Amino acid sequence: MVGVEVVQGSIDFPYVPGLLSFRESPLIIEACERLSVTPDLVFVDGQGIAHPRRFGIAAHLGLLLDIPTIGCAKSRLCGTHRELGIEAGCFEELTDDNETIGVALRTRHGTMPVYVSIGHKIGLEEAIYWVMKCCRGYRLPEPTRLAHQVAGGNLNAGT
DNA sequence: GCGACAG
DNA sequence: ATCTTGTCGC
Repeated sequence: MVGVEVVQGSIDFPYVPGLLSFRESPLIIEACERLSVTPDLVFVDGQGIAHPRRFGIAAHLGLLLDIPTIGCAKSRLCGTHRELGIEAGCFEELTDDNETIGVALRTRHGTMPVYVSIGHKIGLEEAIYWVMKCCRGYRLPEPTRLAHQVAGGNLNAGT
């Protein structure tokens, strides 16, 4: 990895399904502003437009930062989809109110799918491509995995 | 009125 | 999200 920035701060907004951005965006934006290298693409642990009002945290952050973002959530917020194949790479459209809002994507054989939706300045096909490309045998994309570990203090900003 | 509900 | 060891599978 080329860089890591961790910020600390108090959270004032509660977790409310559909309003995750109000809770997590402030600190995330702070961390992004401290990055010495501007990301070409950001993987957000949450929904992009696969949101009741089509504006999940990934879409919100992408717009504010004016950077391409992908929403790659570990579970579904809204929408429905058919059952998907068990092999890595299989996916099904995530639909809500008769419109495609993303996909349920099996990133690894036999594991629960992730929910991919466009955030900002990227198409769904391309988003799926980059998520699969960055998973490297794991269920979640590497940027998300590393962020989780660093934030949890299980990895140093250099390893 | 009864579930569902990103992290 | 968080609590949390061992255990099942490649």
